[in-house]
Amino acid sequence: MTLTTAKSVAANATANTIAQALSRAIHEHRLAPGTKLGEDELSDIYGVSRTIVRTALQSLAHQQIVEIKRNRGAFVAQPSLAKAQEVFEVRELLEPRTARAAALHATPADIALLKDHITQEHAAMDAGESGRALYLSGKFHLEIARMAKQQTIADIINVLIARSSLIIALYWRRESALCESQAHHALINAIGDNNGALSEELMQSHLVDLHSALNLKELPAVEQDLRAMLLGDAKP
Amino acid sequence: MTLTTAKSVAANATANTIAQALSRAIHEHRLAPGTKLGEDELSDIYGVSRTIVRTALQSLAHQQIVEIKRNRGAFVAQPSLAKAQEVFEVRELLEPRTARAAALHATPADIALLKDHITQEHAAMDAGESGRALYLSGKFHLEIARMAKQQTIADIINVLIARSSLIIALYWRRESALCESQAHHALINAIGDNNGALSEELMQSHLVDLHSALNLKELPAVEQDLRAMLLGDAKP
DNA sequence: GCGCACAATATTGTATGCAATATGCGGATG
DNA sequence: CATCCGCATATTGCATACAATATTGTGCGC
Repeated sequence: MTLTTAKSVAANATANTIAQALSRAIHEHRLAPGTKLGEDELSDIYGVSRTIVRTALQSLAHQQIVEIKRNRGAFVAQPSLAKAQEVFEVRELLEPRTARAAALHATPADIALLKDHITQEHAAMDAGESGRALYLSGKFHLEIARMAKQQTIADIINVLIARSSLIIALYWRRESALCESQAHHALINAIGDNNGALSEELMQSHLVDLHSALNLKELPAVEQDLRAMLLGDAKP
Repeated sequence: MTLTTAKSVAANATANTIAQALSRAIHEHRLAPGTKLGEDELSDIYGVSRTIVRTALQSLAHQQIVEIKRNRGAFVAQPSLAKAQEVFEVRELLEPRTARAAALHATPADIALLKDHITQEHAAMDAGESGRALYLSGKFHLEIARMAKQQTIADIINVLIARSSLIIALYWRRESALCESQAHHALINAIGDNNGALSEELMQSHLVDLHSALNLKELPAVEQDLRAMLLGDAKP
């Protein structure tokens, strides 16, 4: 996987622009965990100096979706198994309550927005753009947090979603290829009915489903990243 | 309030060093909300280039304890009333469950550590170092999160504690000068007894107490910073 | 005396150059 | 032939110079 694109992009990119672009690329699994994000490479691509690129990378590092190793450079993060567990545990703690709050505050406009999200998600899926579908699926959760009028929680969930995308890239098991859009659909209905209790319950079970669709068996924690790399070739 | 110190500190400071130093100063209320953190000033103090200072400030900005205004500089953040509410609501959502988990994992060594924290806290209080006492009080909460073996939650709580310190600086009402160490003491006992349910309950009520000790009445949000500055001189 | 425009100053934003460090290759050596 | 050491190269870390922008002070006109 390489970062080099055919044409260099407009030079008006700011640090946030770049961070968002990278974040989205990671969300959509166009950048795999472990991919090196070279400063020169990125500054060439976006037509800015390394200074800007560095602040963008630092921003992503704070969200723990990029890991910066001193004198080595920046890499797309590879959350350990333990971190993966933790991320979903926190989400299971935060998001159900947030869904409840969202149900109480939801306006018809909000519901329309969520339905539009679902539509786009389906469209992306049908078009075979599974990365984009995953991205939209994350945005769906974020939108609910935003509706709950809890910016602080929304911020936290935002980074947890980003990390979840990495976790899915690393630990998703193909066997359980169940599409999750039914769950989202049911959630919309509950929120649209201002049914807080049901929304909370649905969100909870939705997250548990997701969590259990991950391949989180015990692996030796030491050098797990290396092992993860090797396991791919070891099966056949 | 000025940042200038008599002697410049050793030049071996790294970005993390500076970020931690500033974070702690904010924790301990030596740096008031709204204080400007000039890049040149800081680079003089710590004997490094502005580059290092900038990454430190960006790090703090990501934790929202510093606000960077474009072309204006970095300032110690001034959480709005709404944000203050939100921060404590999230803490009330996260920390009780975390205290429960901590109670299950707690070892005698952990308990000893917590008791030591309390001792230091009392000592600081008796010495009139209320800032340091507040800092230690925050560390106490963080230590519990660490004991729960949930690094992800601990990270989140860590920044929420930092923000809480700012909120206390802005919205604490003197009337309710109740010292909170009793609450901490009771918590230690519950955790030491591995009593998860009680720990959760105590943490919950402790946070509610804190929350209600804040002066969160409606204030004109516009130019609230300036108002806060002026109110200090208006009393006598 | 008051208000406004403009200039001077100070501070941040960005780019770039040099230094430090890790990596990979090639030759020497056992 | 394998291994180890040292050098060449590439990349990041840090500092500084220059550009852009906000703020403040001054003077002019009214």
